[in-house]
Amino acid sequence: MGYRHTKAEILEGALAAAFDDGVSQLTFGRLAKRLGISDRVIVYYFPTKDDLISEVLVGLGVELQAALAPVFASKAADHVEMLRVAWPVVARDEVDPVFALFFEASGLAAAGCEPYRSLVPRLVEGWIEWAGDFISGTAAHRRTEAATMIAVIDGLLLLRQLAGPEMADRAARGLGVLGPRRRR
Amino acid sequence: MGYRHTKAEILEGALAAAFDDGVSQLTFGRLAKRLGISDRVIVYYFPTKDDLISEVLVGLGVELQAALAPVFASKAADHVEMLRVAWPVVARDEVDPVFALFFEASGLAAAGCEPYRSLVPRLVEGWIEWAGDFISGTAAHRRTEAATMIAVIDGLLLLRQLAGPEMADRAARGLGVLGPRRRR
DNA sequence: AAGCATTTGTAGTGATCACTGCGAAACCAT
DNA sequence: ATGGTTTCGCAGTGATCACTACAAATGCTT
Repeated sequence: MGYRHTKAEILEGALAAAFDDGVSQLTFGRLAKRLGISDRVIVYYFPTKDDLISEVLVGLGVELQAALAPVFASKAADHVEMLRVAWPVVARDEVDPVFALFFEASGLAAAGCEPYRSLVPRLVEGWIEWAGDFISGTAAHRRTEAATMIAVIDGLLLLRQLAGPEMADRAARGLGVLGPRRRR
Repeated sequence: MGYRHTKAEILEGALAAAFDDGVSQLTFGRLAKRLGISDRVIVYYFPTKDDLISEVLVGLGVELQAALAPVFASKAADHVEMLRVAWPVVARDEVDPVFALFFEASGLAAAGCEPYRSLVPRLVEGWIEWAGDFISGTAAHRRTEAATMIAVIDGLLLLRQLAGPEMADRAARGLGVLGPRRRR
């Protein structure tokens, strides 16, 4: 019988636990109980809680970028064009939990709670840079348009979380993100 | 010497503590130490922690609506017109802490943490209804436009919290919220 | 198989969490 | 001033927090 617990396994379990209860409810004790192991094992791989949370959030972003990269394959002109292709991808029930965790982390960052305060702005900066690569134009233009797209997507997704998918879709249509008003 | 601690005083202290550390860091013990009283006094007025948090969030919204009502005095046609008047009011350093707390609560709500999960959607619904009263048109139109405005404002303010005011202003300009692109 | 680094369990650290029992102090009405 | 209600402090509840000391178990290398 080899070593039973790898870092990847524990991180996967931490992701699942975060989806269930939120990152802020992620504790060594709870995660250990969930995985049926001693919390000492978790601490061995993630010396501090900040390490655990950081890796959870970074892993979340990697997953999401992998899902979005295909639809961003061709260069867009501006944030409107990008929003039109991105919205159908992110506004789905299967994707919602990922953004729920991002909103949780973002809110805690805004409130000044560590480690989110130090971590999330760097992640967001990375997102802006990453999205800017799929936009054509000058560096400044790409950066601004990417940030604009992210702002609108975040706003719509937050509305989706708090007021439901129908309301979010209506707002998206009003912003010209969801295509022309279609008759039903 | 009369009773020294009123409910309003404690709530005010709770607000201040939340601004400093976030609602999620608000505890009976910390608030008591901050106010120099026994935590028993706080529990007397706010039997459970949920009560305390609820009142903090509700009070926050009342303050903000009072600040926004004057600029929304006249009926707007749609979310764009409303955004143009609202953005200069909310995108200020003095207002940021209020929204930081709302984002914190919203994120925790999205992550499924009580009492935020039960509380925040109701607050958001109230905001949509409240903002809709300043828009002309049919009930459905007002509701949709109000939700759209809130989504865009939230997205821009979240960007402001995480990427800084300059980036948020550039995004706002790109969305036509901050007036025509002005030469400098 | 021997030696050594890596991995894991048991048990426990002090701190803090939300919350309580109880009695005393402060206030009000009479 | 007396009785009753409201307000409040002291001390403590068990639970959980992040984290640690220590040693045994395990695996790799030789």
